[in-house]
Amino acid sequence: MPKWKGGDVLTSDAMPDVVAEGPTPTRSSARGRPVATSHAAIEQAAFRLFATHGFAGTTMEAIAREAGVGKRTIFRYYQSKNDIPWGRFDRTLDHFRALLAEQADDLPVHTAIHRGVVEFNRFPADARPPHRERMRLILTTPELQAHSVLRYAEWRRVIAEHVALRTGARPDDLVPQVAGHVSLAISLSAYEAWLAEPDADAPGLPEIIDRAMAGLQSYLSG
Amino acid sequence: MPKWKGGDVLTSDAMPDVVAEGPTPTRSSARGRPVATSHAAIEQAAFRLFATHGFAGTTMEAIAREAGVGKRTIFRYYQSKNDIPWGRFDRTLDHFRALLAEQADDLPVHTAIHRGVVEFNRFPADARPPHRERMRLILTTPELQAHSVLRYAEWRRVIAEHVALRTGARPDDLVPQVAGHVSLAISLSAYEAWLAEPDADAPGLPEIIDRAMAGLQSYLSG
DNA sequence: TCCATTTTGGCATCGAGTGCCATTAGTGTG
DNA sequence: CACACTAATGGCACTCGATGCCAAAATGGA
Repeated sequence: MPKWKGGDVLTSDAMPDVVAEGPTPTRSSARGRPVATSHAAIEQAAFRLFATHGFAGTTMEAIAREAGVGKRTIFRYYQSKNDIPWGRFDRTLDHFRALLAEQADDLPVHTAIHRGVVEFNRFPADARPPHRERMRLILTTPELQAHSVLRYAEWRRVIAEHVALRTGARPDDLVPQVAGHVSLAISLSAYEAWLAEPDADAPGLPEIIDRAMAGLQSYLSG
Repeated sequence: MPKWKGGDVLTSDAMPDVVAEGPTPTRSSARGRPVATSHAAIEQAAFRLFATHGFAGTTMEAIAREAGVGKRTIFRYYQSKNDIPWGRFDRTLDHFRALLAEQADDLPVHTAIHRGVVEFNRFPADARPPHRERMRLILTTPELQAHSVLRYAEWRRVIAEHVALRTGARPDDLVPQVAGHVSLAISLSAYEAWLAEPDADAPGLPEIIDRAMAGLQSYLSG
């Protein structure tokens, strides 16, 4: 689903982030004891271990050891073990909002949403492998599959708000909610099909999302 | 989503169940030590505590004490704490399958599915309050929301298989999967709207599911 | 150098979940 | 009726995720 802004396991920032939300250490000034690690470092350590021992087989203790910090510190960077594979997903919702906003006004709402979703899932070639690996982990590990609902809810909210804005409804009304849920349904179907493909290239995510949407249209037409 | 066959907190069987799956104690003959409790008794005890202390505030120890059995025994009836509010959902999937199968052959697939889903969610008046309470708990408790994905996946599978059968595709193909995901999307939107209503009566679940489907059609039409 | 500031990480604790196994309470048989 | 047979029970120990608490560490600035 997501296009991560930061937290990429391979390329991301090694510096602590300056955000004012969640358990992320906020660095308002340069005073005080300096941070000992970063989201990127923790994710790298974690993915290294996940690859060899699996998600369930990797303890938080082990991740802490691999990252060279205390277990307690890991929990200050990530609320839970399940949050680690998601990286810093929260940041990307702003990006998603922007993508939706920049779609042409004269498009039908569902088309604007669809295009926004497609763009949201367009990645440069070099970002594809780690993205794929991340999503594979999330979508095939039961604990993570379950946990991801909470993330999806935030993502759906972005859509519901956009639809509400464009149709004059409230975000909690039925149609905006349906739009959010159905967009997620399309995306998840597409991701599953994408991951089922043997070659990491084949049709890309954007194409598959288009197909999934076309599939829905044909399904609903009879 | 579900129409539970057994495990109803108010009306269900007080006898151990004869099923051959999961951690449910299988009673093949009448020999051996008799069971000390039942799914129904455990659920009743659990819901009593959930009502006063909330889900997170209720420990498995407490549920065991309330039910008059050992904690270890509770875990033989339910794989996890999260499974308790779901009752014996697995049983209802057979019922759902039957409902889909009995829809007229000449209906368009999406119509047959929709009708099956609607029927699946039609309850006699006296079953409504406990059902509503159960779903309220599941859909408003984060842990349970997350956990429910695993149940939904089984439910979606039933739809995907039916669509595959009727269209000559395989269950894992894109369109059947999309059908499953989208049906779930509709159902969840409907449930949320249903729970948001102050009165337990107002429009019933079947009506709201119809509206959600109509909402999707209008959304996709522009 | 001392202070304010901020992160760190150790420790204790809780609760979910699991493996192990002796105990219990029935049924069927001689 | 006593004795084996059978199957559920429940206690115990243990692992692991998660959280609260707090002293220690490490920096910039006065």
